[in-house]
Order: sequence, then C-alpha cells, then structure tokens
Amino acid sequence: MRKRERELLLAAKTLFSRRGFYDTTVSDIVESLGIARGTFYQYFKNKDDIYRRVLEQVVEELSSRLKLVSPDDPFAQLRENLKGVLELMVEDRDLARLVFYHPYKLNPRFDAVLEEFFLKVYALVEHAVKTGMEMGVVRRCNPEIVARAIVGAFMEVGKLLIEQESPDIEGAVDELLAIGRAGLLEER
Amino acid sequence: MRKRERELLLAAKTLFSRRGFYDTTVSDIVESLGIARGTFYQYFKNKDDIYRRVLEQVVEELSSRLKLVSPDDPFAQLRENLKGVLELMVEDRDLARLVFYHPYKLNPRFDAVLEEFFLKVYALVEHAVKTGMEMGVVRRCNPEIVARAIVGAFMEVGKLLIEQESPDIEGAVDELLAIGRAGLLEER
Amino acid sequence: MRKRERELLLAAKTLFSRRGFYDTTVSDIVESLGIARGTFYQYFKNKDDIYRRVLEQVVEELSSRLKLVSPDDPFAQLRENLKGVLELMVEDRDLARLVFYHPYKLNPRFDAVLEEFFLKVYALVEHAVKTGMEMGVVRRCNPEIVARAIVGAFMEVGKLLIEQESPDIEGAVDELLAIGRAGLLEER
Amino acid sequence: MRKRERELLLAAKTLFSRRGFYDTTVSDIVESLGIARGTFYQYFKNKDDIYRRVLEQVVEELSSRLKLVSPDDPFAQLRENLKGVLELMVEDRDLARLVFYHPYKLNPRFDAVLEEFFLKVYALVEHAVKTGMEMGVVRRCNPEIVARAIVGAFMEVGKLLIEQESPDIEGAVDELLAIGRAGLLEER
DNA sequence: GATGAATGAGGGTTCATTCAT
DNA sequence: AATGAATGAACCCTCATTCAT
Repeated sequence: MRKRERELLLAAKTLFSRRGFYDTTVSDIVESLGIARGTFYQYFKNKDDIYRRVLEQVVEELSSRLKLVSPDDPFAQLRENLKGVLELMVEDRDLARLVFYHPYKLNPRFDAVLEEFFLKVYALVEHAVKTGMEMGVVRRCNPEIVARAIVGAFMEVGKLLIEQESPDIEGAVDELLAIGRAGLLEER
Repeated sequence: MRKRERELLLAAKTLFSRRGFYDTTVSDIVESLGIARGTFYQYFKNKDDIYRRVLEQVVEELSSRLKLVSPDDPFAQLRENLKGVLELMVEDRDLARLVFYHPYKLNPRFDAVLEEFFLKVYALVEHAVKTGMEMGVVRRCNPEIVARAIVGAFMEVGKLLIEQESPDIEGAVDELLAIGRAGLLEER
Repeated sequence: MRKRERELLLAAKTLFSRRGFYDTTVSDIVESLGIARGTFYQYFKNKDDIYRRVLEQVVEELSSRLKLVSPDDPFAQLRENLKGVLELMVEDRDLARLVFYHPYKLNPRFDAVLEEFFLKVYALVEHAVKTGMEMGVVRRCNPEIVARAIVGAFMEVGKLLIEQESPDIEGAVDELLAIGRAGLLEER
Repeated sequence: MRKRERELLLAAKTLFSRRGFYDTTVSDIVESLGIARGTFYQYFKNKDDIYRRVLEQVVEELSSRLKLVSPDDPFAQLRENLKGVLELMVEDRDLARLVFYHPYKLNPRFDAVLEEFFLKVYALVEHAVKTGMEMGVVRRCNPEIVARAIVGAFMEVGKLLIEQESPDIEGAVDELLAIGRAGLLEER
C-alpha cells in the first residue's frame, strides 16, 4: 500500500467517523490532504470503495486484538481481551465511533463488512458461553440472549469510555466482569 | 395534527427506518402516499424537519412505556418496564430500527433528539442503581458503568428480538434479569 | 408530449446534428433554451435517453414518407418515394445529417434505432428488386448487392443535395432513376 | 517512424475503429500495448493528433490502391480499381470501418482529412464520367450527381462485404459494373 | 526514452426547495 | 390545500495532459 493510499484512508477514517458517510465529500477528504480531487480516484474506485476499505481496516484492527479465550485461565484471558479492545478504542476514537455509530443496517450497501464482524463476535461469545456451560462453569442459560447481552453491555460501556477524558479502562473491565461473576445484587 | 401530516410522518418513519435518512428522498415519501411533492412543504419546513419529528415521535412513544420503578416491588416493575419497551419494539420494528441504527453521533445535525432521550434513560437507570445501593439491595458498584452496561445489554437483546419471527420476549426479559440477579457463573 | 419536451428534443436534434453526441453537452441544450439544467432531467432520464429519442423521432419522420411501392405504376411511385424523402431531408437538414453522419456502428449504445431502420430499408428495396425480377421487369441480378447499391447511391446523392443552396431534387431523382433504367453507357 | 509510433498508430486504429473516438481513451491505447500513459505523449501531441494520423494513414493506404483510369481499357481498369479497394477493405476491416462510419461532418474537428479524401474521390469519378461523355462512351447525364451515386453505391456495397464472412468481391464488382453498363431493367 | 503519480477542468446527475396556478 | 414544473447548488467521477524522476 502506497503512502498516498494510507494518507487517504486515514483522512477518510477521521472524516467519516466525525461526519458520517454522506456529510463527508470526496472534496473534503482530498482537501484535508491538500491534494487534487483526481488523485483520490487513482487509489479508490469511488467513494463507496474508500468507505468500505476504512471499515475493513477497522475490523482488521479490532480482530487483531481479539484472542480466543483458552481454557487455562479463562477469566484472565477474557479480561485481557476486553482490556485490549477498549484500549484500542480509547486510543483511536475515530475507529471506535465508526464501530459504534456506523448506521449499521440502515444502508445495505455497506453492511457486509461490519455485519460479518459483529456476527463473528456474537458467535465467538456465544460459543464461549456454551463451552462454559458444558464445563460446568457457567450456569444454565440461553446462550444466544446472553451473548448479545454481553456484547451490548461491553459496547455501551465502550461508548462511555471514549467520551471521557481519561477513562478508567481497568475499572470498567472489572465492573463488567463483576456483573458476569455475581450479578448486581447484594449477597444475602 | 392533520391527517396528511400524520400520513407523512408515518410514511417517513417507515422509509427512514429502512433506508436511512440520505437514501430516502422527499420524493420517495410523497410518492409512497401518491401526493405531490409540493404538498410535503405545506406540513414540514424541510427534510431535516420531518426526520426530527419522526425521531421525536419515536422518543415519545418509548417514553410513554417507561415508568419509574417504585420501591414497592422494584423487580416486578423493572420487569414490566423491560417487557413493555421490548413489546413496543417488536410491534413496531420500524421504530426500533430507528432507535437502534440511527447514525447517532455521526451526524451532529440530528443528535439532539435521541441524545437527550438516551441521556435520560442512562440517568434513570443510574438513579435506580444508586437507590438500590442505598437501600442495600444492590451491591457496591460504579453506577455509571453499570447503568451503561444494563442499557447496552438491553438494547442488543432488543436488536436480536426484532430480527426474529416470533420472539420470546418474556424469556429474554427473564434472562436479562437473571444476569442482574446472579451473574453468569454456576453457584458453588 | 409536453411543450418543454418538444423544445428540448428540437434543440437537441439541432445540436447533436451539428456537433455530434459527445461535443454536445446537456448544458448546451438547456442553455440554448435558456432554462435550468435540472429541467432537462424532468423530461429525460439522461443524455443517452434524449439522443435515442431524437433518433427515434428522425426514423419516424422518415418512415412516414416511405410508402410501399404498389404494382400499378411502380416507377411513378418509386419516384414519389425518392422525392418525398429527399424533400424531407432538404427541408430538415439537421434530420438528414443525423441519418447520414451519425457514427453508426461505432457506438453500439445507440445503434439499435438507426440499425433497425436501415435494415428495414435494405429489406424493403431488396424485396422490391426480387419482386421486379419475378415479374420479369428487372433483369437477373444479386438482389442483396443491388439493394445496397441503390440505397448507397440514393444516400450519397442526398448528402450532396443538403449541401446545396437550392438543390434540384427532381433532377437528382430523375438521374437516379435513369441509371436504374438504362445504366450509364451511350446506347449503341 | 519509430517502432513505438507504429505500434501506437496500429493500436489506435483498431480501437478507434471499434469504439469510436470518444469511447477510446488514451489509457485504452497504451494499456493495449502494455506501456505507460506518459509514453504516448512522446509520440503524439495529443489524442486528436493520433486520430488525425490514423485517418491520414487510412487515406494514404486507400489512395495507393486508386489508379487513374487510362483510356486504353477503361472498364478493365475501373474493375481493377474497385476490386483493389474492396480487397483492401475486406483485408483490413478496421480501416474500412473508419472510412465508413467515422462521424464525418458531425465533428468538424476531424473533417479535414476525410473530407479532402472524399472530395478527391468524387472529383476523380466525376472527371471520369465527364471524360466518358466527351468520348461518347457515357450517355449524357449530370456528372456530379452520377459521381455521387457511383461512390455511394460502391461504399454501401463495401459496408455489406465487410460484414460477411467470406465476401464475393468479384461478384460484387461485376454487379456494380453491370448496373453502370445496362441499368437494372430487363432488356426488351 | 520511459514512467506513472498528480492534476483539474469539465460534464452528468440528483434532489431539496420554491412558487405560480 | 394541493400541485408539479422549474430551479440550481452540490457532488461524483472521468480523462486528457503534465512533469519530475
């Protein structure tokens, strides 16, 4: 990937993340780099193309932080996973905003990339829950619902953190894990 | 509100919910009603206006289903709240899709409406958690994080349910409450 | 067909006929009428569309001047046909130029209309020649070749006439018929 | 003329002949040779330039096949001329297509080359007809009209032949000459 | 000679909005 | 209230051409 291509992808990520797809024009992107409009089309087929490429890159970065939880010390590893992803998001808030606020499902044109990713995440978590049940670690439950609940809780906390100046990632992760461990009620 | 106005709002809700704001044109809306484009502007200042009105209506409907949890039987009432909102969403999936997939934060132009609503919901849940802590029912925790986690879990489960043919709302609500009650681990 | 549509078709015919498809812009067309560019798209799907419509109109006008030669007095009727078409072309030289100089076969996108027309004309003439042979009026020959030769001779003479100030259509027709009647050699 | 220049001219002839001037891009031409876009401009001033050069080359090849009809055996020589040109066209159909379908007169920018050629051909034929009349071989007629008719008949037959798999050039030439000799009517 | 990244003028098209009827 | 023709700003994209290497 050439330098210009990287620059364009980065500029596009920032703009798309802040204004969305439709309120970002190709001119906005090239102007932010001080280059000519035509140059854009040397590297990307069209505006849809670069948006898809940005989302792909986002998914790739996220995936690289996700490691399969091995059975040795599942909780420690889960903790690392959550922490890793949240750290990435807090470091790169543009990326996080795209994941959280991309108008997923509203425009079939771009859904493929993120949809695939989310489905993978759902499946991953669901599989972990099922395995836990089989091992007798996780109580009996509806794994599909529970998986969604876990991902949802995680994502919403992520949204909170990226809005904060100096977010306490460790604290947030611990809080999420604590809910999973023992729920919210006072022990009797 | 006149009949035409209601018709336009309804048509717009359906279309915005399925194609998003930018892929829905004013022509699409009026054509779906078989009326002239000019008529649209008799009832709405512009396209932004009707979108905001649609979101406002959505928020209103949702709010009408949300009741403050009273201290009598908090769990029963929480249950009713969750059930009520999920039922509304499953009945009116266009509404649900707007809440879930509206490109919130990506386009500052329309954020006000939903942002206000979500902040209200976060505050509501946070307040409930705090009250629970004070009453000794809820264990010590970070209420802000926990509130976000609850809302996130709820929303993601909502997304799942509206994709299903005949969703089991009761089951989903119970599952969510069970997590809150006891977490996910097998009791030792 | 509404007034505007007719105006646009006429303006387009003139411009296409003088500059060709690619050197005529949509702006040229609307500016020649003093209307806005957007108006164009109220009446035509796109630039291709209006060009096709212009060609269709041309073909229709030409066809309306072509009458089947009846066996009564074939020569008189043939004469009338030739004269009629040449008169139309001389009256409407824009039309004639489109028929003669349209880049037929070079751009498959617009060929359909004129190709169909030319094939019809070739077939018509070929059929006439065959009938003449069967009736013993026309000498034995290759009707396909002869039909092409006739059409070609006619068209090239047409090109000549539309370049002249006050063309002698009758004379030209007579000349063409004379060749068909007796060839070019001095009688021995 | 350098090798590259010849290659470019040949590639351009093929492409222009099949897609026309505007649907052939400079990129198409250089890509068909696997060379860089910049190289093109080392040999040709611009796109117009190469098109003109292609047409010039076409005209040159055609002219080389045209010999003045000498008075010895005018018919034999006319026959050879017709045959020679048709053979060239059937051998090099790209060349023929450019001559036949070039949007002559629709775009004044490139008219000069072909116009000059056609005028020369018309003049040549017209002169031959006049000479024939003076010699008492050709009957009295309007030489201008007749010249056009001859060229037109010839060209249209040429169009037919280049569309056929294995065209019968001799037969076509004989048919054309027969018309000139005796017209189309059955001898009484 | 050859390259190919960069340019930017120019054209086609969409669509929200206006306004006279 | 309703209409729908007209508008024109805005945007995407193509492609011939240049130029530093």
